[in-house]
Amino acid sequence: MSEVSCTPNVGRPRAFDMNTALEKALEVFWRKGYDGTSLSDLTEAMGINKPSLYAAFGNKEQLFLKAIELYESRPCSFFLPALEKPTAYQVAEHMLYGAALNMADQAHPQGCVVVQGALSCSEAAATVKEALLNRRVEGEQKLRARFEQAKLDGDLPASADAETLARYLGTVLQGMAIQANNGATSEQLRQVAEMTLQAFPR
Amino acid sequence: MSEVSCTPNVGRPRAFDMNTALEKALEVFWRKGYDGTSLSDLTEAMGINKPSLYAAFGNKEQLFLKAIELYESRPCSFFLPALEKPTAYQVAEHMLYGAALNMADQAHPQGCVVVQGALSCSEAAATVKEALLNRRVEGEQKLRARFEQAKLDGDLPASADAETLARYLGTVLQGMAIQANNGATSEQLRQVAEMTLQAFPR
DNA sequence: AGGGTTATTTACCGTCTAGTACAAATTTAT
DNA sequence: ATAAATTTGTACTAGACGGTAAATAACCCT
Repeated sequence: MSEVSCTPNVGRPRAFDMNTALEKALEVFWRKGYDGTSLSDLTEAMGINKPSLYAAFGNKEQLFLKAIELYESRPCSFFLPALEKPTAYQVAEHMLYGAALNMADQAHPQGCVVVQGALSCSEAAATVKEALLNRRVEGEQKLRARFEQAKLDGDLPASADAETLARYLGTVLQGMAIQANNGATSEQLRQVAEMTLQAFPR
Repeated sequence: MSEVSCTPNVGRPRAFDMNTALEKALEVFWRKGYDGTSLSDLTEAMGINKPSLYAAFGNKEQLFLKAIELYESRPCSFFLPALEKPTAYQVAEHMLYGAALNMADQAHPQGCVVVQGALSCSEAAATVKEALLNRRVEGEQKLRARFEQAKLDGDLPASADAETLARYLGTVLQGMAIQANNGATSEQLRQVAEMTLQAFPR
């Protein structure tokens, strides 16, 4: 049988932890964007040399994509948990308040790497730009599907437009990412969340 | 008396129009961001060589800042005109509908260069990043001042929170820039504008 | 102890980057 | 005509970029 472990038991063991190195890479990409991040930035932050980076993660592009995967699977991620709230209103509520808390959190760079990692960028970043764009669009599609379900469940009126509700919420969430970059605090974003919810049917 | 014209009447005349060249530069920066734009990208789009660019605009950073000035003074700019509408609600209305039309306009890159020109970027872009951040914050301050005035005018209730209203509007406007990058149409953004206005006191 | 395997280090590659020196070209003023 | 002023095109610089070759080091298994 073939062994599928990612840490083989032969050869010299890796001197660094891949996950913490990936966290460091994520932080740099988050702060500087894909184009603005150099390999020197990465190796310095990750505490490894270039050949180690390439052996472990492929290249800059693949490293970025893996960092984004990590980002979305982190325990402090709020998007997927919010989707599971029992009513559409509670989904919106948890998503907005979660974003308010998370995006201005000083424990990491402000905003959202999926929004600001490769928004306007060089041709060299085309692949990662598209990957991020897809994530944003898919997030909104998940919101929409959740609101369609809410209409079936009866906690949204049958007249509600799930697609527009999802896009409205997506717009505010993405706008909050910019606000956090502008220096807005969690409390200020919470107030925006509150206003946003006033337009939301309950 | 000293002549202050920018086109001196001695020496070889400039073979290109500075304003149209600046428009071309703006378009590239808008599409690729500051870090993602190379001097080759610029000279190619502007149809001039590097020494001409440096002689006319200083360097990459100064060229970017001049392109942003041009951007904000363009006739299709909607921000300042909307501020002059007679009531707070009409200000919000014109700003949101103007943004919906403008940001998804296929006649130029999608979104807003003030939002996406240098959001996450290298240290080399620190100056332009800060310049854009200041413009975003100042825009919101202008909105806030306009809403304070509206409270005095009586077209906003005295209980209204001008700062939060301005931040809410700013958040949606900046979110619309991301939405336009996501491929949202003007019609879809118009629907978001409509929802946004439902939370706005009138 | 030795062979196989993998990671690490150092040094390097070609290409692209922002920015410039310089000479030729084109204008106005005398 | 000629001098002064300015732009233009060509060619160049020094350094940073993403990425890699090759030798050495550290581990497991027999």
